[in-house]
Amino acid sequence: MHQALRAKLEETLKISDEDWKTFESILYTLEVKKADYILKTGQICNGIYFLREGAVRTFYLKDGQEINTSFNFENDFLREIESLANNQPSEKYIQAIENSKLFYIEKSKLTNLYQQSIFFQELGRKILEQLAITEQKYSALLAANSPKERYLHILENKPELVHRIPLQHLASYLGISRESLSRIRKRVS
Amino acid sequence: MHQALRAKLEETLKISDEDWKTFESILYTLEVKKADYILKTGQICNGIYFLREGAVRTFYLKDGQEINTSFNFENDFLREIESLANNQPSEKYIQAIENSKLFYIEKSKLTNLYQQSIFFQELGRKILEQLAITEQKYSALLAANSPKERYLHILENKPELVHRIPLQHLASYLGISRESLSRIRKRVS
DNA sequence: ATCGTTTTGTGACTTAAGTCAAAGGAAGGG
DNA sequence: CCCTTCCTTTGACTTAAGTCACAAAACGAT
Repeated sequence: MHQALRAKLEETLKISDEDWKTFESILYTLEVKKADYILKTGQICNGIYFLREGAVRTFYLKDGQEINTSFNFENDFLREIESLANNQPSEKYIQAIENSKLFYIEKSKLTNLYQQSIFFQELGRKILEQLAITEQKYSALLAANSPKERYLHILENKPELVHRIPLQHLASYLGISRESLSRIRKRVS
Repeated sequence: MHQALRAKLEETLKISDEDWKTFESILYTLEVKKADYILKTGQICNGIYFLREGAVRTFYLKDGQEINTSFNFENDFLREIESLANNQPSEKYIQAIENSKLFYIEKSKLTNLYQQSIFFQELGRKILEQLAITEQKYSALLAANSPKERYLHILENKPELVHRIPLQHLASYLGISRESLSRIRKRVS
């Protein structure tokens, strides 16, 4: 039943049956409906999620405007890293864009794993490396490209975003106004 | 002599005298002159650096244009994370902006530390958490602000960038053309 | 100091994207 | 199936920033 998660972990590091059993034992399951919040501003993010099915977005408010900072789909890990790592209230919301099924891994249990075994430490470290790389690529996209180029880049490299994420949300993610993105999309097609 | 580095590590996690001795023993020292390269495109980043003195920039070429992705100063760690983590040729250059003194920590030695002790694993993980957070803040700056706002934000929050980094380099970091940043700066002052 | 190189500033012009406002369309609930 | 709500599109207008070309200033080495 949790095979997809195991496969995901093993993209990073081969896991023994024993470690896997330990890991499996700390998973909680939860389901949320479209538009439900998984995390809200002010809450402390107390664990990480693994998205089994569905899609979610992470956003914050700037002058009353929603700014989307990431989108996640099936088989993604997800967390509000700043809140989680620094134990501070989240400035961001995590909201389901589609009905979604998740695993939840509580921070204290994760910490236990880290204490118990160097394997989990290494796994955690490597997953964070990839997160940092992902974030770097995202900044590079924003810093070095025009709005139109950004859209084309996403269309080429992350078409799922274009197909599953409402235009208005994609717009703020790409640092473009709704209206402009709508026009760019039209011009391009 | 290495007190600044120890202090830096201890911002993250208290280190025992014994662990510190181990850590100290794997440090190499190097010095580079302004304009020297610490890493070039095509090379594999084979370790991490700790910048004791000076300033460096990380950039890549896009259509012959230099795009700066980060700046580092004394007491910063620095590495090309994508190359380091994935063992692939770097797409980026790391170049000294000022004469600089560094420690170099070779990847294989770092890996040894990780194998030996859960402490170093945890330290590594926490440093990566902060890297990911830094990268997120940088993307947020780019995605949700106008060029002028970006400049003002940096002026307010990272004035050292404005004072120590040539305008042309800062411009690409902020996703602005040289000329526009020059005019923004004039308007603002 | 002086020359050469690099960096920054200015001018003139173009244009893509932002803004505001309103209208169409799509989707979901009852 | 209708109605409401949400999302996307379009129009008209404004403007900040990009681009190109060149001048001025700062910097470094000899």
